[in-house]
Amino acid sequence: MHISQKCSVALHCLIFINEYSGSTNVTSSLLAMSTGCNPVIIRNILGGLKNAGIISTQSGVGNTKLARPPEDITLYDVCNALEPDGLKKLFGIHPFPAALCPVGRSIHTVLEMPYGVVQRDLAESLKSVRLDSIIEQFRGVSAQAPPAG
Amino acid sequence: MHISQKCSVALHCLIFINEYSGSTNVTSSLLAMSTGCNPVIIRNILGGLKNAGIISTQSGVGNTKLARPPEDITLYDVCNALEPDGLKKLFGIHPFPAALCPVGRSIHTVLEMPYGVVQRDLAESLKSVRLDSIIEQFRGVSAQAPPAG
DNA sequence: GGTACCTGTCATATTAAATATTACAGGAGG
DNA sequence: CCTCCTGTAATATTTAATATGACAGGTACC
Repeated sequence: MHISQKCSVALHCLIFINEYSGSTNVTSSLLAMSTGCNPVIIRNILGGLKNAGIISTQSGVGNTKLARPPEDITLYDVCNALEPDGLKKLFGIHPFPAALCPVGRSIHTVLEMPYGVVQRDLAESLKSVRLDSIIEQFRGVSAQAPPAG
Repeated sequence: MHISQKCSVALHCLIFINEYSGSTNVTSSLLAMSTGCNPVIIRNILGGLKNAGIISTQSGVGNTKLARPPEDITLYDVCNALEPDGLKKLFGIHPFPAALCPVGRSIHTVLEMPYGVVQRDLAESLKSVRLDSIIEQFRGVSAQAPPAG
């Protein structure tokens, strides 16, 4: 039971961009260092966020910024930017049930109902978490552990 | 974004057990054929369900049965039986953020809040789906596509 | 015009996780 | 004592996630 860590990296980047894009040229290699991920991974993630209208980047320059205020960015937006229709692929289903068995023949259809319920609930939950609250959280945690240690 | 297909296989098995344990000796190889999975995988899944008190099996015999009525078995119970604390590992987090960066230093702590919210909501959603409704669904689908069809 | 640094996107490792397979000890029952 | 079953371990194999190296093209600065 595991969702790729891209979502966490994306949130890390968004916090970083929000906090520092005013004072620094935020580039993919800077974010790569901060997250400990490969720059190519970062560029892919930023590409997804850019296509979704969450951030803006300037080709050849960097200058990455949020394209809209943090209160208009939800966890759902981020997940969807990284993997469109990702929720639909949430539950894996065994691909070769026996067609001769009544259960095997219908299992894929039967599971649409329960899994649909969970997918819709999960989407709602993701939509309820906004970036501004995560940033608030970050500032709170930062204040408790100041740079000078 | 993907959760292992064990959950789907487990539901398949539970439906099968509920429908046929009265008239047949339900064994792991029978379930393996029906699901198209390996018997060992089935035995592992059944083992988890048994430990969780969802089904009972008789060592050396088979005779697999539901240990409690379908309305007392939720999707949450099943997921938890297969992978205890699985929800806590739902979101992957990049393991090596830079300790020198304010964001990198605190990201793991910061993410506890948003991910906690989603984990709790997801748990509630999983608890809201009960096996009896899935069985009802199965019977409905089966009726539409009869064995002879 | 050249240099430096950036983005965006290939193609291709490498790593880690899920699933499958083989094997075998031990229970149950005819 | 033979057969079929469970439970579990050790080990492939497959598939997905992540990392890496490479390069074309944009921008800015000198």
